[in-house]
Amino acid sequence: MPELPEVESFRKRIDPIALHKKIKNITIHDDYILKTPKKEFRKTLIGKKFKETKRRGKYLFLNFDSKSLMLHFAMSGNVEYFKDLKNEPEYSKIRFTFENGDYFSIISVRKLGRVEIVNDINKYIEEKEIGRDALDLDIEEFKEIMEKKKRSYSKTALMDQKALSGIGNEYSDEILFQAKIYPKTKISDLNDASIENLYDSIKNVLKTAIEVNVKNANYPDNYIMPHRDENDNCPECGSQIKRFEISSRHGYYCPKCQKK
DNA sequence: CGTCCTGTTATCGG
DNA sequence: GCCGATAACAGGAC
Repeated sequence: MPELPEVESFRKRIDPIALHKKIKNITIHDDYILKTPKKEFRKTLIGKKFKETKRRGKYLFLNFDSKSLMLHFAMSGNVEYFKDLKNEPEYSKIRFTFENGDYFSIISVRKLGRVEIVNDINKYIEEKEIGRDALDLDIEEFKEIMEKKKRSYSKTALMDQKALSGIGNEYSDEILFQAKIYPKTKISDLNDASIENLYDSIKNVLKTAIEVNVKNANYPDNYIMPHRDENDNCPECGSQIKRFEISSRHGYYCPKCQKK
């Protein structure tokens, strides 16, 4: 589930918990998602302090020394902080103990996800071809990126992590709903005004979603996300929501508000 | 029991 | 090379 807004809210939660505290111990319950060898992982991190967090798309980096701990949550990841070992969450895969006795766990319900030590963030981003962060690009950069994706469906272009990173299945539905674009409209069929409108929707939806996540609040009333169901209705016009398939993933849209 | 869902990656055909 | 479709991965929720 974690897309850019969730990962950003993880980051905001991690900052006051995990930064500037000496790592006393690391307990690895399950190393399936750990891509750095266990021994090396513990040896590299124990005794260190995280000094800052950085995010690019759905990737989160906790920097220490000149290196980073990279977390990718895939579909079921989370992070949690606790003071009493009895409160260690279910599916905690890797647990950090800080010198002050606080704990911090990386949680993954399924075995999808990725945790590893990265020597050079920029090199990693290049190797993995992680696109520009969806919240960290200006309109001109966005237009250039969309020009390269012009033969794609709008929804597919938004979800292409190599084009721009951070947007997944659910938020792409919301962004297209707010922009009033039919998801299978090709990017090349959007005029300049529509592209600019799409850009504004990306920013607005992601920023709103970050606030919603951080405050644990509800989405605005005019959002389609809580209505992603064929038996539900459009919050704007009341039409029945439609479900469709795209690259073996399901999306939802309003057939009246998002015309072909 | 089967189906669904999520993100990424690989593979195939156009 | 780009694009879309599909499957694989995993397992909880229903």
